[in-house]
Amino acid sequence: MKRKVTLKQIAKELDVSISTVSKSLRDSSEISEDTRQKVQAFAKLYNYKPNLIALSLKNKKTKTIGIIIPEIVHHFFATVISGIEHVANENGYNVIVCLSDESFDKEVINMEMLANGSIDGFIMSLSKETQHKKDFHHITEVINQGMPVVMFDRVTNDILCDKVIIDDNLAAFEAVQSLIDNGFKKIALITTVDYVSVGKLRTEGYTKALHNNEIKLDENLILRIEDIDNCADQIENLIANNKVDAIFAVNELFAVTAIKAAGKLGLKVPEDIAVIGFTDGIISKYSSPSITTVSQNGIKMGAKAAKMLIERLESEDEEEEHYKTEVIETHLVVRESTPTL
Amino acid sequence: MKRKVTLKQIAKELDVSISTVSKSLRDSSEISEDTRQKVQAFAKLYNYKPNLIALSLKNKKTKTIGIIIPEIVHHFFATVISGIEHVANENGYNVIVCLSDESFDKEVINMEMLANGSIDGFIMSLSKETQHKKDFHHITEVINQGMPVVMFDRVTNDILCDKVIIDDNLAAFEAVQSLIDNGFKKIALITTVDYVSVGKLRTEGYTKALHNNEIKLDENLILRIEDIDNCADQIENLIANNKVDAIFAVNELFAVTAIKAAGKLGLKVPEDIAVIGFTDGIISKYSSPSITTVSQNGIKMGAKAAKMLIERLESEDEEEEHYKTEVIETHLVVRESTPTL
DNA sequence: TGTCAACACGAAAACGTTTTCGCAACACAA
DNA sequence: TTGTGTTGCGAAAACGTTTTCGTGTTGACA
Repeated sequence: MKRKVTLKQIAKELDVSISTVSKSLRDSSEISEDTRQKVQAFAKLYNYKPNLIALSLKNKKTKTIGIIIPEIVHHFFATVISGIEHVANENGYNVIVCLSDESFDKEVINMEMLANGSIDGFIMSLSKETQHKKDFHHITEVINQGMPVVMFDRVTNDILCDKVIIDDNLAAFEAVQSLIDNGFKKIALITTVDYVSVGKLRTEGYTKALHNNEIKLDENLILRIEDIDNCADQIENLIANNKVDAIFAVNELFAVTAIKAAGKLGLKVPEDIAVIGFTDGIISKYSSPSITTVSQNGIKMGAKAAKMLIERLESEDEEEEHYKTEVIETHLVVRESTPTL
Repeated sequence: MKRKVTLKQIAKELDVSISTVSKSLRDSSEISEDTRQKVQAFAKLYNYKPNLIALSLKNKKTKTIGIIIPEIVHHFFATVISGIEHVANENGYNVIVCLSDESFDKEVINMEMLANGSIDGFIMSLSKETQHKKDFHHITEVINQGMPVVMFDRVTNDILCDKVIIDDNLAAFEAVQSLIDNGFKKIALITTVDYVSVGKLRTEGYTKALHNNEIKLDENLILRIEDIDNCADQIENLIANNKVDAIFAVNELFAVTAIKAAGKLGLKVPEDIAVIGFTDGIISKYSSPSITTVSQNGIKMGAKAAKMLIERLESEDEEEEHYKTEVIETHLVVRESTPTL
């Protein structure tokens, strides 16, 4: 077992000072050609690599990005991480991932932990509980310390920082509009409880589409789901008790569950009932029938967020405090769960 | 913007030495009650938190675990991370995630990067390319430096270290045996190319089951897929050209693709053709019909791997070099793609 | 009054870097 | 011989901690 070699050891071995070794390795002009080559050869032989922790301490830069998300077992978030990681890596950054498990407390603890020197900046998406409580002190605190934060997807207007989102409202509007354009009249909505920011916005898009087309909003056709694990029965009831001809679901899971429920009730998709989901993940692609859905490119969101963060980290003039909100475009991926439009 | 406060600043402000501040905060008995309270009050007021980078440098421990996996957009790996993260967090560790993208070079670069002080130990799963090349020098090097490594799922016998796996061979055997027990005779296998360790083992399990039941191995019924993105046609051909009555697939994607292909050919699952997959992920659960599959508990694997790593990190007597290989149990999750067994 | 502990605190080293500054040695010109 | 400039290197500070050891002040006791 040969431990990592340090400058000090090289210096001792070569009988020169630490400074000389350091300068030699960094090709400083202060050092004679002779010494430089000697040191570099020795360093190479012993596979010297500078200790990154020591560098972090000295430079007050860790070259590490902290990611805080509610869940990783979630295709969308996984794609976002993938996007972040890629851009980060290209720029010499690592990513450290923390999961809030949708819990406010875990979110706070993780942020405080990472904020104590481990990272240069945050990329995050709010936990449900945080959105519910509307308590963002942990985030403002971090920002006040001069650490940049980029929020994505689940964001809040209460915090001033860079953001990457999609236009949830518009995307939902367009999806529902496309249903209306195809002659559907009784369109049900399966959505989340309102405090989830994106759920709320998508609901608004749905409402707007109906309103624009002078279709009366029927509260019976709107299902707000709190507990995603036991939504199957509720969805089945919705379909059984109302003669709906189409369903707009605010995520994949609701959509696929709706399709299963329809099948159970003897209804065919898309012939008897059309379904549009949200988020173009694994499920939509491989479900039978495959699901028409609003694609929300996680890779792009992650990549954009990482770019914004790194730019801010590497811009000298720190005080430019001009926060941007980037909107990633979405589009409808038409598959088998809707009639060919 | 108020930057983080340091011991030095507190010391200056209170007109005592840095040592006194440090000791006060750590409740040293060397310090008088008076001073201690004064310092602690001040520290609390300014929300002092020790700088973790400085601690890492001093203690030569980062309390961080490095994870290197081929892909994150992969339900199984995501669940493993989730399992690792949970255990890590409970023990005061963070996780830093790097993706190899199935590339040998990226795997090497990431490992070397993290090995330079950023982490205390690795949890990793080999990239396809690494398995193909059988070049593990980067891993032995890290181990030789005294940094513990735990490998999971895609492991190799060429490296001595702790491992967490499932018994791929046995699990595949049992799955195929259950098909045979139910009267299926022409059982096709959809697998990966052989250098993927788990694919190879699962293939062996399939072979063994046939052999044990004196069913002749028909090479026409075995499909080895290299490029997962364009496997649909190959699978369709397999089914069209051979009168198979069941399919064993070594992952979810192959399984669901097989079901879709069967449907295209007018065959019903499970009536005309039964399908068993591997890995109990999102697809198996939500596909129609849902897929009978070998469950491989990623959360448990991750949790176990993290436990093993942390134990090794925190055991004083470093030299115990007694490496263990833990086998996580699997079981068959019976769903709709097989007749009720 | 002199001795000795106990107490309370500070100085300094250490972790591994980078960088600024100072200095010795030497060459060269005046 | 003196002054000036260059070359090549080392000492030391700095980043923020923890910890060991040294030391000055007190109080008790003989």
